[in-house]
Amino acid sequence: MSKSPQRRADMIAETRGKLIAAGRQAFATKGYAAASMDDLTAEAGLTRGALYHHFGDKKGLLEAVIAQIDAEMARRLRTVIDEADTAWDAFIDESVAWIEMALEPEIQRIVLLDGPAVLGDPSRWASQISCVDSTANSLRRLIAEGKVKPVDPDVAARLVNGAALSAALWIASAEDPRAVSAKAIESFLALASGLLKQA
Amino acid sequence: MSKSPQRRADMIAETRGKLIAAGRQAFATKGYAAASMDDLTAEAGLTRGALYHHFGDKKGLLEAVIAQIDAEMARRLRTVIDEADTAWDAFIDESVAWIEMALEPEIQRIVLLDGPAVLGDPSRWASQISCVDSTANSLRRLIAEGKVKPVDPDVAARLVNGAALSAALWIASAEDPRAVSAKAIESFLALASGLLKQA
DNA sequence: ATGGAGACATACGGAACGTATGTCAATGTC
DNA sequence: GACATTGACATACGTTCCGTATGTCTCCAT
Repeated sequence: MSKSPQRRADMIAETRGKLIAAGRQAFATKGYAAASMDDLTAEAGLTRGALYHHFGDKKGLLEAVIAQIDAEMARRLRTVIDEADTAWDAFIDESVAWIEMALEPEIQRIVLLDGPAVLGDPSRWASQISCVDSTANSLRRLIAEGKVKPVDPDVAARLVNGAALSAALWIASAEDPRAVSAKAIESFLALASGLLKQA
Repeated sequence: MSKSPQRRADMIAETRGKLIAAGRQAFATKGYAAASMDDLTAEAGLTRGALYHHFGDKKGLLEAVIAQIDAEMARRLRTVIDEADTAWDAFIDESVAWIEMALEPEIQRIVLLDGPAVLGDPSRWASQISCVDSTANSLRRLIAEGKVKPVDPDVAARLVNGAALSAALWIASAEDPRAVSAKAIESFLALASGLLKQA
């Protein structure tokens, strides 16, 4: 009994989805290096054959997982931006939201720690870590409005994200994350104000 | 024929030194994961037995390598600080020097990419990544002098270093590192000025 | 001189990755 | 409607590599 082409495509997508989900789970909990492909494929009810067929190798699966997480992050950041009143507020709110997202173990472990170590610098990734892009866009608008010093928006966005990442790592390993988080955001706001034309 | 105790201690230190040097070389060129302990110990004219005896495991060797690099970085940063005229200059010069050091492939690969992925957040490292400490000290002095906003110096130092790291990664993967480097430092100075009480 | 500890080398087991090969269903072709 | 082909997986295999367990030899203490 044959299935419709559409149904078949769905099954393939489902297989890919299950592998990505299993990989995401394994990478998040054990870390990339310690995650066994035999284990995670079995978790998805498949074998390594399926994984190598769809993703080429272990790094390929990591790329796919990161692309998925990155898309989710971009969507969440988008809503934060849309709700802000001014362009500056959007920039700040987005950055703070980014710090908070970087506290989530899954994002921290996979995207922020293992990702760069295994795949190299994020700016070279296929899934062009879209969060930095949106920060850069916010900055571009602010520079056009004359509120922010005429710096290179892409570079500045990277710096801002780097600072936020560092803050997140610090917070995550702190005794009292909530208390440290407040201090980190305070420092971050001070730093960010340096981009303004007048303080 | 017996050797003096001093001579013996020297030989042990030499063995450790050769292993650290070989590990440093291998980690820098191949990355931590791809570096084979059989290969790098053979490169040092030894076997894995020596390595496990002195460093416990592969992570132990990485820690030792990072500690060595970190010490070198701290020494280099110290001279930069000592040559600065004001406390603010010291802070800025040190940060710029840090960005430039983060461009060196060895430092970038071992300390900035593999280190956090394998050993976790640097603030938890045994060798307490001393660069951040000295940045924090600079900030502490500046806050005491009233030049810098009363933020938490440790957190702010982390943010600043994170921004610098991100800049370095960006620069390193750029087409024209020298040109991008200038832009990055410009943006960095803008950001850092946000810490000043009056801009 | 003799027992013990430290500094290494060697041998072994096991896990994990990537590849090569096989199977089965679906699709296109004559 | 038979048949070759392609894609989606599963299975089997070889290799690499890590960590440990064991052995040896030198040096020091008593």
